[in-house]
Amino acid sequence: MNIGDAARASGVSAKMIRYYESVGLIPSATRTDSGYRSYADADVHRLRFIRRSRDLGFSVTEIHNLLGLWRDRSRKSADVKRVAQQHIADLRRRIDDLQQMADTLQTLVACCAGNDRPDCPILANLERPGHAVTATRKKRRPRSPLTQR
Amino acid sequence: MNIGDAARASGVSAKMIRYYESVGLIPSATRTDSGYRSYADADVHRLRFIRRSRDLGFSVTEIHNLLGLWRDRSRKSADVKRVAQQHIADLRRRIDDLQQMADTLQTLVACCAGNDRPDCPILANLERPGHAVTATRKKRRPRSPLTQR
DNA sequence: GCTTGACCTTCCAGCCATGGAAAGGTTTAG
DNA sequence: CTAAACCTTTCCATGGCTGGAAGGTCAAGC
Repeated sequence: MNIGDAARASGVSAKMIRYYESVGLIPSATRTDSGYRSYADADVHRLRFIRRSRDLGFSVTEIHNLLGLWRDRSRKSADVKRVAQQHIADLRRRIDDLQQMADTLQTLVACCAGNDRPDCPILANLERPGHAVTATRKKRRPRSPLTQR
Repeated sequence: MNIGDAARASGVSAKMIRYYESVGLIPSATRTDSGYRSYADADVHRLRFIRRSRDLGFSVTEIHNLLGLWRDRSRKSADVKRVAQQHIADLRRRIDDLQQMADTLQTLVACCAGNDRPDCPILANLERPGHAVTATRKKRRPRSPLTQR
């Protein structure tokens, strides 16, 4: 199985497979006599694991840990859970940051006439951040349905 | 006013001021005889505008547009509003992506015993994405209080 | 004057995960 | 035999910074 086949089968581009190999996320592939990388089903399996992890936003470093736990038959599920929870916390921080930006901008947009006149509260706020809009204390977003326990 | 003073006064690091100059976001600063960059209050004012825009997540390209509108006394507020609205849409896309990751992970975490045993639904899902968890239809998050009109 | 330390200058490299292109070798079908 | 579809390595670019190295400038204190 050449790299292109492994790429199609796993959903990881050939480029990224080579990259993952170069940074040590996956072991060096065996080579044919002519130097082509050769892959087996187990390799594709691992690549799919990586792909799915990336889709869930894990960094290469985190995936490295996850792969270690995956391979370790005597792992403790608590270790996996901790990695996942830390990642969730990270995602939530990023969500909160973006949400605060969006909220502030939404407030400003709502105040902007959006017509042919030059007066614009959005520019005014960028120029000199107003107190009311900026200083809103950080409100917790309501938990989304899926995250409720 | 040297670059360090401008940095302190604006909240933009000296490094970034040079960077913004190099990419054409701000005009080249005037120089002293010895080659030091020299800044006036108007420059600091502009840097603060940039800082605030970055804090709201605008890209350098978008800030370039915003600065143009800011300078243009005959701008239409509708133009500013459109830029802001597009940016809000972008923020919301990113939030939704992250939120979906967090939701999926939260579901998995909730299913994981988190004990000394190796069985782990999180790893199981990474290995072979389960249908129930992955295929949840995209649910709209409720609007946060600030974004309600 | 001379030293010291806080400035300033430019240039270069790295981060992260990825895409692209160049320049060449290999394999396979027709 | 040839064409096209592979594969290989290497370098470059992205965005928005941060850091460092090597060197010039300036102000205060001796």
